[in-house]
Amino acid sequence: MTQPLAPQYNPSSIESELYRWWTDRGLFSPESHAPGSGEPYVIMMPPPNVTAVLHMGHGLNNTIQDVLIRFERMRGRRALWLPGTDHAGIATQNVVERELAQEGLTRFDLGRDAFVERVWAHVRATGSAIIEQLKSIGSSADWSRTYFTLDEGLSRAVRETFVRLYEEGLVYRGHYIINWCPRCLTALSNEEVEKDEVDGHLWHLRYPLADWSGYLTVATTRPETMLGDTAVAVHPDDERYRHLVGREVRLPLVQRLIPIIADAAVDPAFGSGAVKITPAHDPNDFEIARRHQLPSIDVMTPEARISLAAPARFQGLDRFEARRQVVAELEKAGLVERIEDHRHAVGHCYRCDTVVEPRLSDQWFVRMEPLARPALAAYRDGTLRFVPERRGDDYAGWLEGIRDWCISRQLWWGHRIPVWYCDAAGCGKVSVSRNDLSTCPGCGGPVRQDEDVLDTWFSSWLVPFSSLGWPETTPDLETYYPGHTMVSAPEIIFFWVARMIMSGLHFMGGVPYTDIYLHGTVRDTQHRKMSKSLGNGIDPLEVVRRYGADALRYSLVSGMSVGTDVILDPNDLEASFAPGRNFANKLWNAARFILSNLTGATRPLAGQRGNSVRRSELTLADRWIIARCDATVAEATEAYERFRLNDAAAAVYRFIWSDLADWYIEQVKPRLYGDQPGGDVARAVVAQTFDVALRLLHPVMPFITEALWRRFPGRPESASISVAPWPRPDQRARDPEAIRDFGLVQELVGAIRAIRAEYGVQPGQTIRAVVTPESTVTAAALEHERATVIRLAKLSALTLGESRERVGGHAVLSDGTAVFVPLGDAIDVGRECGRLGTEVDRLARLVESQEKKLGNDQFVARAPSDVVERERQKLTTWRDQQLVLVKKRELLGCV
RNA sequence: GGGCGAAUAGCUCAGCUGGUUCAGAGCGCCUGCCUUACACGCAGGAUGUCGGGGGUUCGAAUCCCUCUUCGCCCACCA
Repeated sequence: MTQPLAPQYNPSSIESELYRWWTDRGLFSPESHAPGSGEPYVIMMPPPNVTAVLHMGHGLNNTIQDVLIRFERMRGRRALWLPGTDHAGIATQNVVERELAQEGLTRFDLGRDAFVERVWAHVRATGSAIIEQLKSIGSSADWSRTYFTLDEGLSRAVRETFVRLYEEGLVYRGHYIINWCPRCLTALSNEEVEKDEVDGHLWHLRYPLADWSGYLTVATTRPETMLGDTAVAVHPDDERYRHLVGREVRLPLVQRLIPIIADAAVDPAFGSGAVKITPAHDPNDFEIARRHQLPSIDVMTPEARISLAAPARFQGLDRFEARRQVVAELEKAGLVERIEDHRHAVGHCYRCDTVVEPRLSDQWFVRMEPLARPALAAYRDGTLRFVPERRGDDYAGWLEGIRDWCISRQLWWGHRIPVWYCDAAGCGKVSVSRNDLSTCPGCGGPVRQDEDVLDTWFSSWLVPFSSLGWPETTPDLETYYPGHTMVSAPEIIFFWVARMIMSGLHFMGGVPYTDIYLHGTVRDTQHRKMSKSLGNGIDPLEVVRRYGADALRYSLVSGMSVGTDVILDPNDLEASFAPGRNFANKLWNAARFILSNLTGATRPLAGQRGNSVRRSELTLADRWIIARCDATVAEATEAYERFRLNDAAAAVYRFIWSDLADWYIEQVKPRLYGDQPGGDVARAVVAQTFDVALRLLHPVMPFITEALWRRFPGRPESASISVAPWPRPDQRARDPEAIRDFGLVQELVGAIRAIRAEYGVQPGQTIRAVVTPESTVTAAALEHERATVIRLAKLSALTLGESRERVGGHAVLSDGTAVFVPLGDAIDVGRECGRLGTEVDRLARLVESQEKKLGNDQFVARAPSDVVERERQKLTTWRDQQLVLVKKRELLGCV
């Protein structure tokens, strides 16, 4: 204790200082807090985008990880939480391109090298912002190991991976239909396409037969693609069209003659049963075209404008403008049979929400099936555990239907594909190399490197080992691979989690972690995802400023149960975060009181040392709080272990507020003041239980618990709660009798307080109470805590025995103990009769239904005997209570 | 089109293996208190057909079926 604490906790005045103190001492590095000892425990932080600004999703994700890592750190594990940032190819490139657009420039104006340099400058300027923000919510990651996915080391890992997979035949270049974003001007993987239901139309178009003898109707949702049609397909068994197969239609507007073919992929029941085939703009059509050796005509530019391959009047039109014009012309020609409303899923770019265009192009792919097989096996054999369990089905389902991964991106920001082409006539060698090439290994001539970069996720899927130094065999790699817990969101399973497992198995021979905890999404009260565009976001830093990081963390943790979403109200921060702030303030004030009453080091509660508190020195209340504390240790520990962070927080909250503050501290006060007998015992009990509570709470509320814990007298200056040993349940602390007996004391005080409130007894006025204990045990307990009852119920006297008076307030405790508070004139007899009457009626109903239950032979015969016994006990108790109250009513002369 | 989840107090949610947390917590609301740790507090209180219907069982908020509403994920019927 140095200076007295202010009556109101002010988080901002201590948080940054404490954080600096932690990092100065290197407490977040596993080496420093447990040198060479303890089993490693590793969490890989999902690397935020390097340009990201902290939002609630980060807040939730990182709070969970921090709780887990702090918990395991205190349990003595060599806890490593490894952070990093992701270069985030498309996202970051978009940011800088937008910046350029402000200056009226495009990346093409700068050229590749200058543009990349510009992105680096941007990253260097803003790059550490998200890291600093993560620190301000208390994240105890080992920042000394922070990586960036474009670092030299990780780049080497990326290249090694690409080359090895190529050598194994798992990376290949192919000419396929891929998802193309016409705004980002790049290919996307299937996972990067978000399907949204859109109200569209189904156009039924008439294609005249070549000899003008009739027409064939096709149905399409994208009429503009007809400009690139090279066939019409029907099902081979479709009687309606069988006679047309092999003949030709004249493609309207283009006047190209195209064949009518038969292919089993056509669904005769959909639309007209005839499909226009546009091999360059639809994956199905592409497959059909391959089977029938049809030509592809690409009628769109990368920007999704109509290309030179289409008739001149359409060239240069945007795809949607082209759609209108194509339809208009067809209508004029009488070739539109009808237009149906049609709701269907349309792919959108996950970065810019532009409608994705299927496009035929040369891209690099990873053959996924061989990688997926072991990843699936690791789930099936129980190596991987998902929390919540059902998420494992999502994982397995995706792996089962896995498709090859398109990894090339037509961007400039990212890992350049390590492939060099030789253009020399007669050579044309394609070289895949770990080192940069300047000449062709085949002919010695000049080479040019592939222009494309790799999908961002191609570097992040390696993080569990690339961040530890792979492909080198570093000590870090040997110690911290494999890790343990992955904390992520369900939508990241496919992008990242599953792929990390595949790469881990393939390159390291084992899964990167075993437990996969998938949390929910932060939403507003209308259950909408918080987003910038909706303007329903809550800035975590604003919450930190107003309520403190601990309050933020407490609210996130307690608002979330395993796998459920967290709902916060952006319009009422008070509702969401005041509970956490209030709790912090409660702790602060409890500590203020406790610490001001500790004069020095306290006696140990249990142990062999000479001055240990002996059991015989403990009061009933002491034994009770020690037992409650012990139960809380067990409860919280189990909850943390099971990822039930909300349960852990609730257990500690309950203990601190309801048990320690409301009851124990209130009852122990007289013993703490001055030099009372037993004061040293009281101080020992209150100090020890509060110390334990702070430790149990530390993972959730690290700042305030550290600030208070450090202030205990006798604490070494260097001690930090963040590496204090985790409390363990103690068999000797278990004390069911104390729980029961002190429970009666609490009940009695509550009963008297209720009577006081009921009859408006002035708060300052003391009254008498006469209590008729149901048993000698009850009598002993009440006798023992007589002073407690007197003080907390504000009594002038507490008499155990029968009362001769009649007029007053009556109550009965759960064990049948009768309580009488003589109030004389102050009481309205009629009112008291009514009050007791309601209570008697309530008990009568309980007794009646209980008698029915126990009168049921089936119940008595079939229910387990302990259940039956318990139910009998209940009946007896309720009867006793009822009896007591009935007698009271008689005494009062109620009618 | 397939799969999954949710529905409990005005709000946000606990309630895990059917019976001792069984109808709960916090916020909000009502009444009274500036009781020297805390008004970001203390004490007392009100509020529920546990979404509807059916079933299993001695016993259902809890298990099964079904309906309704909401949400999410997956899907190449153009």
